[in-house]
Amino acid sequence: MDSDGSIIKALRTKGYRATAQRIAISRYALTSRAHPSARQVYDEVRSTHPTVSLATVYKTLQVLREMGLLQELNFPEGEARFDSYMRPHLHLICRRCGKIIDVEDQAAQDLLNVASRARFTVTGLRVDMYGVCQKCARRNGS
Amino acid sequence: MDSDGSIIKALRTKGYRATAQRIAISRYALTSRAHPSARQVYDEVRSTHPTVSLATVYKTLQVLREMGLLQELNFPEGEARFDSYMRPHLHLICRRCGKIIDVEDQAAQDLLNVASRARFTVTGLRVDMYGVCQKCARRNGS
DNA sequence: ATGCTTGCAAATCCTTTGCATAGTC
DNA sequence: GACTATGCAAAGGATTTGCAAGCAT
Repeated sequence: MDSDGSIIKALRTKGYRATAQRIAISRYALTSRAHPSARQVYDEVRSTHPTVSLATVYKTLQVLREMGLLQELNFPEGEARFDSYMRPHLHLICRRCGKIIDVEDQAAQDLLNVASRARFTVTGLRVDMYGVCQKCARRNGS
Repeated sequence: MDSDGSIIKALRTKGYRATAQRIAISRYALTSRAHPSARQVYDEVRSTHPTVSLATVYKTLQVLREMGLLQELNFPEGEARFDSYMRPHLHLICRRCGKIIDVEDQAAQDLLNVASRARFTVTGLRVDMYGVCQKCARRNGS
């Protein structure tokens, strides 16, 4: 899902038109591992498509969400961030530097099993662990 | 942390004044298991304190958050919900009925161990599993 | 008495929407 | 050509803030 061809195909299959803006926005949003906000996607895409609007970015991100290609992460403060890594995984979110680290681990699968035992059909998973990353702990002590 | 006495003590210990509004808001927010929104807390508290304002509810919920007594849960749509169940646990969030079910399970602890192995110091945990609860699955088929 | 807290209204932030124009299929 | 998507500006919803008056300590 990272080449333009597959993006175009995915859009058309779902009945969406493959415009230049959507392709550029999707390319960045679906390949970035930085969990970008809508504005960060906007800033990035504007370097190649200077006329794109923030509204189009928001609309396209919603389209990608409906297509099941990314997840919107909301936080108590600031903008939502978008995560295109859709396999079950964990987030380590550093309160000092703000970085979101993805961790793939069996523990994520184990969560799905807990749900399944409770007769709950899972369609989406989000795991956030807040704290201090190793780098920040070293830098600032404690 | 559910009697008025302990709420008052907790507030004063942290340097906050124990006003009637704060006590009423805290009592409801810290004992409800319904993961209420700020407005729901407001509506509830107004039944006994008709003059309370929504702004005070928001301010008090932030105070409780700073005190580490509750967690703010943000979602892509609608208001934030507040969760005073602070031990590690999982949320099963039904996309049909909207209910948030708390599940205490070893799997939550296992997540903390994963973080610790990555030399990440965890101070907060949030696990959301979206899907369809048993009740809704029965009712609507699928 | 001091200064934190309240309630009101206005302001703010992020996101969505309406609509005329442009572009895709 | 029909119909969707874009870009702009304006609207929207949730939450926060400024401030005078009211309380807790």
